[in-house]
Amino acid sequence: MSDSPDTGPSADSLASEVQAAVARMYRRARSEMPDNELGETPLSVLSHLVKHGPQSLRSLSERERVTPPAMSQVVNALQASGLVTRSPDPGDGRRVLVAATGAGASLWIDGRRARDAWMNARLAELSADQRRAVSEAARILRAMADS
Amino acid sequence: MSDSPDTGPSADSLASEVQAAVARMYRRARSEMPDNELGETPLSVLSHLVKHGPQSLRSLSERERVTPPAMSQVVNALQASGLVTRSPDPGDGRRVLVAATGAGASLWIDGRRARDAWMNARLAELSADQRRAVSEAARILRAMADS
DNA sequence: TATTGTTATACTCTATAACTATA
DNA sequence: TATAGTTATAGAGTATAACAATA
Repeated sequence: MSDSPDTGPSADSLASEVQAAVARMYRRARSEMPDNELGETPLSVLSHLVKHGPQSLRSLSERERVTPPAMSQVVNALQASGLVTRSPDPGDGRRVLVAATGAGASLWIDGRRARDAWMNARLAELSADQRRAVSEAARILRAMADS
Repeated sequence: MSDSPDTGPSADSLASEVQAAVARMYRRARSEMPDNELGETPLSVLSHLVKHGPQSLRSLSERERVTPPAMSQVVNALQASGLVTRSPDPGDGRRVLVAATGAGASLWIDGRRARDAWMNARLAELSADQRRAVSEAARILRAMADS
């Protein structure tokens, strides 16, 4: 909304601007998402499982910063859709290992393409310098979020 | 991670990285938020009203990219908490003007400080160059989200 | 006892559909 | 007819509290 001066904000207002930008982009991305698409958290979980292999429910909940019951429900939904499986951990009877199925991996690949279509179009309109800034910021924000 | 060379990543992977960073940061910010704090959308609405004065419900719903019924409910909650008022638009009987109350403005100011505490601490750990990249990216992403 | 996970319950935010009131 | 807003209803995602099973 153009209340962002080019002169560079103070660190204090920077936090607000980052918060606002993240929240607005999160909702915009959601509104641009194809209808039959997964939500942000299920998709993030599926993505992690595809990339890093089976994980315990606990580690997933910590990684996504939601409570174990919330993650259990997310996994329930993914399981009901045939995208992941739950199996007992052979070495620890308390644990459950969640793993992506073939269908889950396929949906993740196809879904990501559809999901990214809108943002790719916008990123393509940026200058090389702007893309570099966004790329660097994405890495920084990701590290901050995961720290 | 860190498959983002300074030479510039492919536009395709950049979209995924931005999506992931935004989604993770959104949830992290939420998990760091004080308990008695407003959610992202109510806070964004309140912020907009404080900064830009009374708005119709329609314009708020378009701005936040939620449906009018969803915005109506958000305003209901804010109104029930005494943070905003609804008044009829003098010039158009169909319209409702939503305005922040004094309590709403105060809560926004105090709440933002609390909300930003975590992110300010993280931003303070960055180098000047990194902060610059984050600042520029915040403006770019904000413009993308609002476009 | 500590850890892992689930069930039960409730709250917030969101959507679509159907409706009222005003222009 | 078209626009602004509400009510009704449903679904996703989240939380806390209480519980069971395993270490």
